[in-house]
Amino acid sequence: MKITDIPEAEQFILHWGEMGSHWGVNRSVSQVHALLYLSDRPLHAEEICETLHLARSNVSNALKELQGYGIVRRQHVAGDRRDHFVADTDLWDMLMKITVERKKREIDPTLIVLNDLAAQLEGRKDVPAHVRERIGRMHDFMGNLTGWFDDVRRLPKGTLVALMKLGSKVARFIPTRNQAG
Amino acid sequence: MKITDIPEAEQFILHWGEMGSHWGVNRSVSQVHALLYLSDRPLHAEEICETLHLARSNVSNALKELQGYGIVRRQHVAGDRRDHFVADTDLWDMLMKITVERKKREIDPTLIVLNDLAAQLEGRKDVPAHVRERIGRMHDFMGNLTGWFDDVRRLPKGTLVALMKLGSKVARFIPTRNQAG
DNA sequence: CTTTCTTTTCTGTAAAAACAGAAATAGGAG
DNA sequence: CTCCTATTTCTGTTTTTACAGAAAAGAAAG
Repeated sequence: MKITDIPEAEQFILHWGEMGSHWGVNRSVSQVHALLYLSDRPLHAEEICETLHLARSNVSNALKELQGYGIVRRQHVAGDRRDHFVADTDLWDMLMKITVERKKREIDPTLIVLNDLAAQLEGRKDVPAHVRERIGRMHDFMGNLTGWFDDVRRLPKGTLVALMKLGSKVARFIPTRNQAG
Repeated sequence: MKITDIPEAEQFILHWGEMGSHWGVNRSVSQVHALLYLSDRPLHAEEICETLHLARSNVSNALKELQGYGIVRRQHVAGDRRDHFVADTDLWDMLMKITVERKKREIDPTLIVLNDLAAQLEGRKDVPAHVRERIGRMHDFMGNLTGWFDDVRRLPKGTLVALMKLGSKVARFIPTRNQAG
């Protein structure tokens, strides 16, 4: 019995695929991910093909991508030569892995470019000051954000969850004037 | 003199366009945004076309999109009938507006779907427990995250910046065992 | 080593998205 | 109201991306 026989499960998978594509993730990749997330047992590639009506090659690439993100892993099933796959079910871990990987792929290269540009523009009288200033400001801003993220994400999961529960109340600990709450 | 005559500015704009497309934002849209971000004066559509070598229609749609995000606004220039446009230069504001808008477009609809699915699956004996449980868990997780975001983003900018500077040190205020840092 | 099964890579096709140019609409100025 | 200019919408083309099927490569079993 396929999991897509459950209409709600199928709808979940289809929606996940759509959502992925809005965030620059291949639809097949997100669908395979959703399927594995809903499955309580390891699935082999052929099974995924049949369930999602995708070509074998497509599934192969999707699985490679998901393993690249670290949110899907191969798992051996006794007495079966084929590779089987399972997904993270801890959503917090999953989000962290996706975020870290996307940062690595898309933010870090941008930081390098911005760094280079800022260096090239250093002290250049032939370039309008506001151009230098704005590129520099973007560089600083993204550097600060990612630095913050790299710092905070190393906190134990329990601490992060506790901080989330606190919400805007964390502001209480900021010793500043101009405080709203 | 066009801003793209400065090679560094042009590289910034081109890279911004590429980055956007990796995050599901039309390349032209991000390029127009980058150009306006670097400009110290309002630009009209025709000027943007010439600078970025884009068709007028394309620029028109890009500007509409950027105004939809709230990060670009029309600005009247005395003695000129044409619309002129400027972009936010405060990067924090900009990030917040983009995040809020993307949440509205892509996360909120997902929450609605997950909510519906969770409701439909309520007490359904014909659906495996783990399917119900995992869809429900995804729903809760995304609800918690977005709830946290909606809460925190209302804090004054200064407070948020102070919290960022604090980084993982905020964990000090969490009264839990198992604390690292 | 050979056979058989599994997975990956490659290549062409199909689908989707981006884009340009033309046509239509809107909106001031006279 | 009419003209003129600016803007948007519409339609067809181009480009990009996703995808399928075939061929190749890899890997365990005999």
